[in-house]
Amino acid sequence: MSWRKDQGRAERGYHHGNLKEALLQAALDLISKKGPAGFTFADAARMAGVSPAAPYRHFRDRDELIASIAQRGFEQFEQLLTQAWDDGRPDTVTAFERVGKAYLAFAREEPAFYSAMFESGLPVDSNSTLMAASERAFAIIRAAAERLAALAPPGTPRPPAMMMALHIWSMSHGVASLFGRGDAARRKLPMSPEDLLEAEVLIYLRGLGFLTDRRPGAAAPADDKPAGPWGKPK
Amino acid sequence: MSWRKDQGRAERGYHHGNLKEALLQAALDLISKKGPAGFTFADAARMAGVSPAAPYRHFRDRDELIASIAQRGFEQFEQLLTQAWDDGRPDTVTAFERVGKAYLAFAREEPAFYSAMFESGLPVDSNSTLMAASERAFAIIRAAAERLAALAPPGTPRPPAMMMALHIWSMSHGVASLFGRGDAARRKLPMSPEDLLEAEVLIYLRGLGFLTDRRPGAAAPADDKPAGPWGKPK
DNA sequence: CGGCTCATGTAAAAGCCGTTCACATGAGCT
DNA sequence: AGCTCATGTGAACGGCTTTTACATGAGCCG
Repeated sequence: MSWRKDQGRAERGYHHGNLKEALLQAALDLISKKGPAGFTFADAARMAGVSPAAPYRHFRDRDELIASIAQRGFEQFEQLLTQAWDDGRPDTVTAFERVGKAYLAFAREEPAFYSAMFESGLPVDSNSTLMAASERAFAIIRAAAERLAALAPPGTPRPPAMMMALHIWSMSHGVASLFGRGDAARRKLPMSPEDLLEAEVLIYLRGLGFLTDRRPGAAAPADDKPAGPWGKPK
Repeated sequence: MSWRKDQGRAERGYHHGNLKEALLQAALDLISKKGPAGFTFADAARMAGVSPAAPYRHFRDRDELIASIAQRGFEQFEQLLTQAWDDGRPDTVTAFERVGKAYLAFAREEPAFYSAMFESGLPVDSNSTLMAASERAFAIIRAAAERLAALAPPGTPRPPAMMMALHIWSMSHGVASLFGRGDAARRKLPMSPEDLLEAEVLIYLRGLGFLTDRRPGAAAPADDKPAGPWGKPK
């Protein structure tokens, strides 16, 4: 993999042509390999085949590059969640669970994005467009919670959707950041992070009074002994 | 500008006397101010009034200093949780809630420790004594979960204590790291992180079948409409 | 086609940091 | 008193971030 711009096509001399994009891509590579702390501006420049000063034509400083990555991360995250939610199809609870899984999948498959978004230590509220992107992503969870809240069993108080959304988010982020990634902070778990989160969310939903038992033939779980949402640890 | 310890008291010459401790203290200060990434070895040395090379007599490198801080953090954390749990007094659920609050309090009041422990990006499993300290802290949560699981209402399946402990941990860590600290990643919340976590845990416990309504005169909540564990946002 | 301009690159340099090495100091023991 | 070893110093290397002055050449205008 030669970084040089002999990318199959014409030798591109003095000007790179698409340096900004190349830098973002390089940064993603580096962050996913060495964490957001280990990533260096100079390395990204080297990988893109330019001098260490070149990146400054495109980013005010190193933090702005990371912020750009976080920005993109939130956008992709929003897309992924939107897709997973699929407007609540085929049913609200199923879709909701799918969102949880998508959250974990994102954290695992895009560790660079995830750590830029949540673990880079950069002030989220400093950059207003970043903040907005983050809130658009959260809005998906919030909308899902809204739909779920509307399903509250009659006779029970309807839980505040915002609170539900925050709860779900904290569970997802907690599981993802403690147990989610390959080897960071790995502890021996009795189950996969996915199963852990699924059980957690199901128990939580049940605590709100939702009937979350969606197994075939479990239409009226009211009378039999409530089976736990945790299966046998597989 | 004399770097010497003209610290009010005796002129301490060539030898510092307690450099290791001074470095740890300085690092704590710096980390709490600028995050674990912003902290520099040289700064700590400067703050302790020694040359930049001196710290290497006490720590192999910068990472080892951070690991030492994380280690201490886990020890203090364990103490705090033990104290909060107080062996389940006056009753299991109350004590359990107190542990949750202690968790958040620690994250908020000792941000330097907390970020060294959970957000510094250092491999937890590289250092076995660090790993052990981390597990001793988790053991408190686990023990509390065990006691709670034993209280499962008769006739319901008893939830695995380990799973409960992991769930509680992920909720606490999620809330702490998303909403816990002063200005990092602050979002507008409808309630305090403490209340958010308390409601989350109570709903979760209810989902497991526990009667978590501990308000005076709420002895038999089985027949009245279940009041939500979320109060009015205060 | 010739020339202007400005975005985008480079080279060099300043200042910081982490880390190492040879050397200095002095605290504690014999 | 003298020895020794833990602990500190200073200088040096290489790398990173960031700034500055300068170079290049792509796109546009006449």
